[in-house]
Amino acid sequence: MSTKNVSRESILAAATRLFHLQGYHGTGLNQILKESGAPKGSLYYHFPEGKEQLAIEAVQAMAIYIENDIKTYLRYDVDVMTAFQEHIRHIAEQFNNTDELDGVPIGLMAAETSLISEPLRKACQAAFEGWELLYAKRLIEAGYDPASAQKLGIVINSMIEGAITRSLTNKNGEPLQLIAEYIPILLKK
Amino acid sequence: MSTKNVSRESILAAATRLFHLQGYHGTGLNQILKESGAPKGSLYYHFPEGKEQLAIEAVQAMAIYIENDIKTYLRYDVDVMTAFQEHIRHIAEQFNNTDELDGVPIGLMAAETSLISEPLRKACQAAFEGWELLYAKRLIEAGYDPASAQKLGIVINSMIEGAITRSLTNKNGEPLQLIAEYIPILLKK
DNA sequence: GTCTATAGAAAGATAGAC
DNA sequence: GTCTATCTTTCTATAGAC
Repeated sequence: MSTKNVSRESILAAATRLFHLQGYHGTGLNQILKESGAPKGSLYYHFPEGKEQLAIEAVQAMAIYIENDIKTYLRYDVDVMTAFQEHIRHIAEQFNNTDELDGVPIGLMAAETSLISEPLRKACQAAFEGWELLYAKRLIEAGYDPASAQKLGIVINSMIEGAITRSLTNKNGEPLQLIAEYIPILLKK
Repeated sequence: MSTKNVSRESILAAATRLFHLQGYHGTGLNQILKESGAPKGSLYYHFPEGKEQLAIEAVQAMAIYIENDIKTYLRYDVDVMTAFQEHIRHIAEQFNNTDELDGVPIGLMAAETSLISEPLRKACQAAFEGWELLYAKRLIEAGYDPASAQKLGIVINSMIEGAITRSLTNKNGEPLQLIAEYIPILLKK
């Protein structure tokens, strides 16, 4: 069981990194196997439904990774505006050392696959909604009414995903820094 | 010359539509040719540098299409907040009749290609900056100082691109409607 | 259970007839 | 200039040895 998990986990780790950087269609199974060091046969043993199953699990893995990041930054013992700003600036930092991109969220996968695979679309939707729920909870805790907090969660998540695309295109984190700068205006009661 | 243009334009029109809906890697040249009705030979006659050149021209065509849409909605004779809201709600409408998606901006292409093709990345960057310039100009005309207007242009563009991804995932335009709802808060002086 | 070899389809690109 | 036929590579997926 331990060897099985090592092989499976290494394939999933490589898939998670590559899918989110290069996209679903831009990443070949051969590349995932080469990076993970596993042979092709074991991919279809561990992921019998092939590429689609691997992508769904990669989205779920990325969802948990980002959820932990959100929980780290949105602690209840810091000011809510500062917390959101530091969360966003933490994402922005990745775009300055442009080679070591990692943990880029699922926007690319979501846009690519929403029209072609219902299971993948639902996995992306669940990831987005999970993050938005964490945002909303933190806002409610800070005194916003639940209806507004839910809306703001979706708005903030959309802003972040869009600014990531914009930062990728600019090859720097400035768009994300700008989003962080305007958080206080958006959250002003 | 007229026949040449007809063939070239029909290939470019199909490429523009398909690239922006399905992405760069998700769209094959065969599919573009099938939809345009042109044979494969003429693609490489009109676009000697192949798929990359076709994608660059498709991004530029989409940039102009969106620019005209922005100019239509951001007229100087309507209130600036209302103008931005109607511009965004016009995009949102497309996501309600989910089958006739058309004119979805370049976010997917930008995220897919920024790391693999410098010419394509620059084409996407130029498109984004063109739209942001129009946003900023309209804000300056409405009395915002130029520095704030430029920043807001980038923030608004990022919000729209992110909300499009989010709307694609939800299969409805609600995230875009929410962005429109929060425009007055963002633009409050 | 793990891995190699390969099938079968589709990708982008090109050569050359007309 | 326009089009057809084909090349090479790469893709996902599978069969079967061990």
